[in-house]
Amino acid sequence: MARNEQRPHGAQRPTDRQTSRPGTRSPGHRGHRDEQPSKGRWSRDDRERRGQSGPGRPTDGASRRPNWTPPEERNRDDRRGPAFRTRGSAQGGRDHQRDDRVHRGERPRSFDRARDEQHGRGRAGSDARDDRGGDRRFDDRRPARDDRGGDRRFDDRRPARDDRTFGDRRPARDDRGGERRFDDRRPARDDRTFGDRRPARDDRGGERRFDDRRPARDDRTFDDRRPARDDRTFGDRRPARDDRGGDRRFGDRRPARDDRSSSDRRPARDDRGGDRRFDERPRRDSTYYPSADSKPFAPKQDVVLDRLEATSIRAEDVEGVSFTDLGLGTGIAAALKTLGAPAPFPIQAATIPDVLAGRDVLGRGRTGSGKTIAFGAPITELLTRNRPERREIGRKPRAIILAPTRELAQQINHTIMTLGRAVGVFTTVIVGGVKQDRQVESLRRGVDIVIGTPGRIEDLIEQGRLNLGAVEIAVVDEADHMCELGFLEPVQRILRGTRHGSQKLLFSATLDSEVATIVREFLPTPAVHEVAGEDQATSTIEHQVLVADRFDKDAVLEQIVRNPGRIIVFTRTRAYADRLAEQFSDAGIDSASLHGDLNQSQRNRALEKLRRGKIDVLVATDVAARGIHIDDVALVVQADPPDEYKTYLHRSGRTGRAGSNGRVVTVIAPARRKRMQELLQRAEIKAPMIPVRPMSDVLDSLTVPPVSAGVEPELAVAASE
DNA sequence: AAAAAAG
Repeated sequence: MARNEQRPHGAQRPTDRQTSRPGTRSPGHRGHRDEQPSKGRWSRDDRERRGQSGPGRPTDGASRRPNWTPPEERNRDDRRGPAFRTRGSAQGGRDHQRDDRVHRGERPRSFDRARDEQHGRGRAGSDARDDRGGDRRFDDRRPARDDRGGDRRFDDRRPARDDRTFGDRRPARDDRGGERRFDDRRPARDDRTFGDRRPARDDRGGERRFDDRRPARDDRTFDDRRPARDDRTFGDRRPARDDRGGDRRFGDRRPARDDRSSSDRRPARDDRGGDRRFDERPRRDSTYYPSADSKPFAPKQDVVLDRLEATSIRAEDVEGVSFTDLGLGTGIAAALKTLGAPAPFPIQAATIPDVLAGRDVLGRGRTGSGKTIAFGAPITELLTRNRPERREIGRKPRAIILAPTRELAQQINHTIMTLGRAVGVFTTVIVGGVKQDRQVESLRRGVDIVIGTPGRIEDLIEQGRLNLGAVEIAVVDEADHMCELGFLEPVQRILRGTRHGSQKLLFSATLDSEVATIVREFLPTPAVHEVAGEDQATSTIEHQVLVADRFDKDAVLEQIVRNPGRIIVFTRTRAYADRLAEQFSDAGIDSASLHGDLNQSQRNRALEKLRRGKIDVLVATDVAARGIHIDDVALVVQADPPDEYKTYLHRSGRTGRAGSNGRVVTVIAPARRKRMQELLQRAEIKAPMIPVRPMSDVLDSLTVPPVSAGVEPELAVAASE
């Protein structure tokens, strides 16, 4: 009954085995993956199926492990029975250990150890904890936070935005627009505005082919987009568009904002509690923000920025294309296969050739669509070219990848390390929260790719232990987020430290003009790619909004997490995450919390427990909202609604990955309905609002229910609606 | 009011 056997999320198992046995090429090791071809999700069947059912594949590297099972197969064969028994006092889930269980249990440990050794990552043990736990909490954290809170948060934000809005915009437009963007856009837009748009959208995934295609494709980015936006913003948009006209790309922010201000901002603000902080902000010396009083600080209005125009690729365009066709070497192609990615996903097929060609690239592909490999594979390939015959000790890294959280950096490393190992390209993780010793040591030995978070990277640079002068390729993952306040400046400094003219790649599921500042400075003439047809119609995620009285909320949430299957609950605050996790545990539901108040080993442990099936419920803050891949998350619960539509999309994206089915429920108070509606519109998601109370039946069937033989899970899901 | 990211 082991639910685990049904969920091959033992992502690391293979790796573990390999690392513990040198000579992975020999039988029994990774090199022999062929023995488990069924694990790859790209069997012929899958491919055919995929052809018609939209995005049917895992995207992030982590999900493509050798023993990854196609979602379709899981659904068909596994998603019934014990794994889905209702969770409760029985604590399902950790009782049974199958054969593979054993491996699984061991796996993590050796995996970690191997990784630590190779990458200098702090051992998850007590050391790490000691450092951080102690100091940080007290000395560092508080102060740090206070500072930030005070100066940074306030001062920076406003100004930051203003700058952008102002100084940047204009110039930005002129510069950039100038060449490429501009030209393309104009024409594109005009045409599109009408005729193309509609059609483009409708068929987006579908038939789109006919005559429009050519034209459509080039401009499509736009076409699709525009319409989409209109719907979302409704009132505001139209006007906005007209004004903005042609050049909008980046520059449009102003107009956009203005328009929006009225409808979007207001509401947002009011709810938010508006002035709270306002009075506390003495630090702000100034009156720099005149309007501040009316709107103390809307940290971030949920503004919908323009999506960058891009060239769209369609799933059909990728049929029959192999990684080697795209320009990757056979070594990397083979490694990709072991990762469960025998053939490229659309976003990969779109960006890999351009990355290999040395172009700057902006890539947008929805959550779980394969972005990590989209940049990881080609940069690994590039590093095998023009390299010294010998790997020198202490050589400087030639590529760097920035991520917003430590966990994401580690996950990206896991994928790229696997690819790199196949061709002698070495990686290391440089993140905070752990001792720097091992990291420094690995740098001293010499690595080719550094993957990390901005803070520690800058720290080591300042210490003279990391030199980015030889970096030829820099990647910013979750780029739009990395361009937000607090991240932008460090990112800029780091990018400026790379070799002059280095290639830059920006990726995100929600890539929009928020990255304009970076693009202007670092990506003079980027190729912009996205995947066509990524709308709700082709999504495998179902959304619902549950409206509950605030006093019923905790009971409702508890009932929700009793549903079988793996569940991630998002909260707005760290304290609430802890409180809920505790409540669930007290109620007999094994769970853990994950947020920034925990030390790194606690964070790693919480994630690992979920990955290994030790727990089925993880209560996290937005630290886990972006990029983190966990196999088979049956349900994402938003205990607090997000403030931004992008956050909604990223949190939701923890489920339904690589074409698997997923569900998302957002619990809101009645007073929040309107705001929620608006947010959903911006996210272009339609979700029913369902009033609920404790004991409501609907709360008991939120994850895929046990399927009786012969009944397809999809049908069961539909029926349960 | 909050979250993340260095010590």
